[in-house]
Amino acid sequence: MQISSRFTIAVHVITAIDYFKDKKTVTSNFLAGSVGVNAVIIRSVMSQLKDAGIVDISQGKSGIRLAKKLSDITFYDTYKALDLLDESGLFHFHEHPNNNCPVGDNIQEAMEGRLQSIQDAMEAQMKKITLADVEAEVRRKAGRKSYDIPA
Amino acid sequence: MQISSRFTIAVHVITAIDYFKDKKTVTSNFLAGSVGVNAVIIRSVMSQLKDAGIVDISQGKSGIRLAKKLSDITFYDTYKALDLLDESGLFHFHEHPNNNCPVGDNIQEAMEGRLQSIQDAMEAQMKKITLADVEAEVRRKAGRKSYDIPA
DNA sequence: TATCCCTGTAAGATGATATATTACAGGCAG
DNA sequence: CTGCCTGTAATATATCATCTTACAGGGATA
Repeated sequence: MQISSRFTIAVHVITAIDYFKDKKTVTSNFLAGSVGVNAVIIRSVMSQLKDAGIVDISQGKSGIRLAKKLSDITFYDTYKALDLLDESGLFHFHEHPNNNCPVGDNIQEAMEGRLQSIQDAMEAQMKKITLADVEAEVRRKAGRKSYDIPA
Repeated sequence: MQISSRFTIAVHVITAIDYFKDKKTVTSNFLAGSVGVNAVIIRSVMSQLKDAGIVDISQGKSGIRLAKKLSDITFYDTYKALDLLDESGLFHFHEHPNNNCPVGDNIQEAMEGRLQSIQDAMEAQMKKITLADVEAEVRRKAGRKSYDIPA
């Protein structure tokens, strides 16, 4: 099991929107070309990012813009925007423990808080990382080469 | 996406092996009844726990025993034993970023260490929780009721 | 205002993965 | 030696992620 690539796609897209904001009109087709997935996937991700107040999208020819500064967007914001976890949390519990057994009847409650603490630890670390951190590293690395799609 | 129920099944099983060790012969069929899944799933999980040195299994009629003290088995040990993550890690990266784009060419490297730090945070918390913690809570809760399968 | 590009979204195909289930060979305890 | 138990293969099923095509509708620009 892995966290869906929609998450890394979203990080890529947000970074690219900022990276190209003064050079190109950023559309879902352009982003699809950079990310290497179908434009429909990009639009679906963008729609969730819009609902979360991370990007501004207008129809017509104006392109996509960020609704916040990169330094105000964390990995956690992005991951929450995509709604990758339902309310049942990070861990999938087996569904039919036997309530006539003292272990089966109590194991779920005994694990719940502990599993939540693991998820909390993961999310706390996600809150520490901003998209500005990522873009800074991309610019640093990209500066050493030249590309068909210039910055 | 969620972490496979094999993990919570494994925690349940380890707890039950200890809980019933002096009262019953613990077999995969007995455990399947407590967990509420097919005995083949239990055997498959047990096989991985055996390889990891967490349980001892002998064929014939002797039943399954723990190879370590509960207080020496952490959530992390259990999760690692099940091999739930391959070497590519917790996050699924989109597979075809465009290397002719300065963002696409560098985004993966720019994210890698940061994603790893999130996985590390999660695993660090998993190392803090032992199966003895879980069993103690199960015993505390189970003490207040009586069951068809007594302890 | 008209045009054209772009977004929003439905619908279906495909492939991967998790879980369930049956079946049976082989080993060990009693 | 016998019967219970484990180990494992093979298959079925369901769910989910991702890809792809198609098209309706909206707005920016001229």
